Amino acid sequence: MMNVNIKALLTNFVNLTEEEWLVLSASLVTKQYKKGDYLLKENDYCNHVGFVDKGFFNFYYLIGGVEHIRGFFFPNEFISNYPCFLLENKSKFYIQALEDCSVTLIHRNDLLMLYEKLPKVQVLSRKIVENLYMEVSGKYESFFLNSPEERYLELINKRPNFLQRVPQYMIASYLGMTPEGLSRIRKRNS
Amino acid sequence: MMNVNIKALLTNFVNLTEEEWLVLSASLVTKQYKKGDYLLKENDYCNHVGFVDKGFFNFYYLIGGVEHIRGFFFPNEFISNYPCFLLENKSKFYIQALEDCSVTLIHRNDLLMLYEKLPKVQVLSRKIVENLYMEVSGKYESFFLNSPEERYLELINKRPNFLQRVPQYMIASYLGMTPEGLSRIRKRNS
DNA sequence: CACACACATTGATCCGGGTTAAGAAATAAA
DNA sequence: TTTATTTCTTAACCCGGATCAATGTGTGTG
Repeated sequence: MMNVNIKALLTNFVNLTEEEWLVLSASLVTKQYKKGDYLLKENDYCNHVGFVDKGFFNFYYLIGGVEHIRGFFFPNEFISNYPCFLLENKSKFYIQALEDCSVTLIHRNDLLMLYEKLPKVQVLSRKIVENLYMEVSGKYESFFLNSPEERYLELINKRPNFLQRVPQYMIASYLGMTPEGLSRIRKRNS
Repeated sequence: MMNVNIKALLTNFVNLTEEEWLVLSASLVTKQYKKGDYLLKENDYCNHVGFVDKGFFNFYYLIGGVEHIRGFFFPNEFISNYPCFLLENKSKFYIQALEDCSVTLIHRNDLLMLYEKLPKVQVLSRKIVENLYMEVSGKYESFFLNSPEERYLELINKRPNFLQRVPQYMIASYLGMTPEGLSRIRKRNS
């Protein structure tokens, strides 16, 4: 089941006793999304954080009718609009399922409750954010230090089977260029 | 004194009792840096995190003899190479004092010790990282969503007295463009 | 099968910022 | 103040990717 997945995932961060896991998992809910469904829309409040069990999502800003894709959420990855979750702001981006998906979520209220009940969840949360921070720092750096071409090559190197499942124009958008631009890069490196 | 500053700062995140503060502050050390000094160099290990008391720093990557400035650390801001601190990796960038500076630091070992001794430090740490995450997320977004021109205007709007203290070419580097490019933008908007 | 629609490629042109190089302005040093 | 050094501006040229537009390729639907 999904809970096995999640449990293993969280155990990478902290060791949970069986009782602790029972308390924690009582707050988890599993939700299904069909391809094209939205986990979050612009102006929604983001009251959950979670992990992707199956399928994958992207998130994008809609500006002047154009989708600016800023990232993807893959299986076993954290999923949320975390800044909005923390600040209780309206989301400025969309999170959309690119395939049929399953995610395991926890509501803010339950998380805050767990912070009180289980000190280890504090540690867990800290370590998860630390990882998020390292990830986004890395992406930020690479955006300055590498050319679009290098970023493209880095991407297909890092996730070989990733390209096959995502249309070209999304990757282009993710890399901050036009589909035409990406097409030319591909031509050069073939 | 500096400790008053820091205490106030930390109290924004968690309420510390007097005893807790005494335990925590016993691990804090204050260090002075003259203009031009390095708080961290490439290939150094980063064993401390801290806050800036006075003055300010920048951090930059040195690539092919060129400094790529990626950010600044201002008074009352967190300062570290946090990914390297966490992973115990060698730093890939420099942190340099742009004025005479004073910082309050804590060593990794002391922080880990405090995690055990004072559960509130777990909370504190989590909240600090959450803020770091939100900040870098914002910078990352703005890099895609705004033109260089917009980013420049946003910057001088956000930190009016900031420009005066930093040479143009550093701001250009920070914005990911050449000094010449920034000069043209300035001309356009004058 | 034929058709429609979404996606990818290619070509022509445009444009912003990079690059190079020179000169002006400001700041520091003598 | 004069000189030297750093910083900033300006101009000429170049180049990569954006834009616009047309064509090609594919996939699924009636």
